[in-house]
Amino acid sequence: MRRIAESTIRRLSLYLRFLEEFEEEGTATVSSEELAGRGATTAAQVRKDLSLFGSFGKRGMGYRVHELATKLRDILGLGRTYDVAVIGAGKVGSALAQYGGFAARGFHVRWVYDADPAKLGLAWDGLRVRDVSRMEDDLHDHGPDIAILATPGDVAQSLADRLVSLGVRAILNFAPVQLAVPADVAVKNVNMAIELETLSYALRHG
Amino acid sequence: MRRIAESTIRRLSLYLRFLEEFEEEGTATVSSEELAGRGATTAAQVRKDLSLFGSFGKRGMGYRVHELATKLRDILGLGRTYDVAVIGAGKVGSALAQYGGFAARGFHVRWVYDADPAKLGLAWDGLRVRDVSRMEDDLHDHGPDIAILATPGDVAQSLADRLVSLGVRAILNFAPVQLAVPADVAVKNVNMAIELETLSYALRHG
DNA sequence: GGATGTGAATGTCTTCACAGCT
DNA sequence: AGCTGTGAAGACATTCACATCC
Repeated sequence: MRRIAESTIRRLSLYLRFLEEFEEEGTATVSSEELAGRGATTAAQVRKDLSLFGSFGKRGMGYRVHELATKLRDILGLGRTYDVAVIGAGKVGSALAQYGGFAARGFHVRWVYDADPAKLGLAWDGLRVRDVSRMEDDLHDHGPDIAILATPGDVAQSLADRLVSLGVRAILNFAPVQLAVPADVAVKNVNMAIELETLSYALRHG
Repeated sequence: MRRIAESTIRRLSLYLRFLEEFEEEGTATVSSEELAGRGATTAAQVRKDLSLFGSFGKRGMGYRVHELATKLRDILGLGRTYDVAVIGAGKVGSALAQYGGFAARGFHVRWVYDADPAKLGLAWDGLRVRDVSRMEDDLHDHGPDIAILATPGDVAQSLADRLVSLGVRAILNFAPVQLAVPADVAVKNVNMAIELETLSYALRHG
């Protein structure tokens, strides 16, 4: 299949959320128009996005809500669960580790690591903070599918290297550094400073 | 000035971070090549991005690090400070309110609000959690420049409406809903579920 | 000589508009 | 008649390549 733009994937993820809302409301079918109206896009965009993966609708009818949601979950790789490790038990790490919303979508935080002795053994919802120096021992057999890096910038690259060695192929990076990883490893950067600065730019101009 | 793409603004924000690193290292000038190398882009992209705002370099020399950093801060609207209110003192809200990195870049969290009586009065770094029902009274005179919405989805829209009424024109939205706001209000959505789902898509395909 | 600044070319994404199916 | 699916057009973003200036 042709390479799909990330913006498309992000919209699919949104559409899925809207479909789940429609499902709760008991709506059986939606048009591209209705789906677009709930989000911030156009009917043509919705149809084009979906058409990249197949023909899921019926002309004159629209899309069956439950069926399309199932298709989208499949496309997005949500037909399975993912084991997640959170590296760094600071404010961001602990907020993420405790956030229940992930598990609801199949992302299960199984491990939390930190280097600070004061943090080791702390337990959130039964999840103990483990010593990051033991990471290789712990994860040698069965490691996470996805790692969330929530550490200071100066140690992020070396931790990323270790995670990649352990077979991790997807990293959600909160550290404010550009990670260097092999081409087959996916990295998503989340950087609050950038988000705030797009807002300050908008306030100044716009 | 012509409308600038958001992707450009995000890169400028990155360049600024890299320039600050170069500054700490004592580097006086950088080429577009060096700046691109630190991030994940090309020299031509760096030059094009900067050229949208002016001519900041010297041919044969490159860019003076400190001077360019100053220009970028000006472009991004970082030549001033911003008063920030965090709405929602749950895990995300408290992590954000306590995060020191914002203040370093001029974003000062001055208020934290919540509706849960159990949370009121909690103090983080001298910042007391206030009753959201008092928000209008508190902020009537002098409100925040930027609001960070970190509440459950079902109350986010009504809070956004109240914030807009108070004059807020920039919202960083962590609630998993698409906010409807007037055209002159900037909204940036941050949604961890979407980030994780782009990773699960990458794991499945790519 | 060396690196910028920038039109032109290329590539990518979005919107349009309508044929085609239900 | 209604709404999808999709080529074609248009808008936008990135890359190229080189004249220009320090």
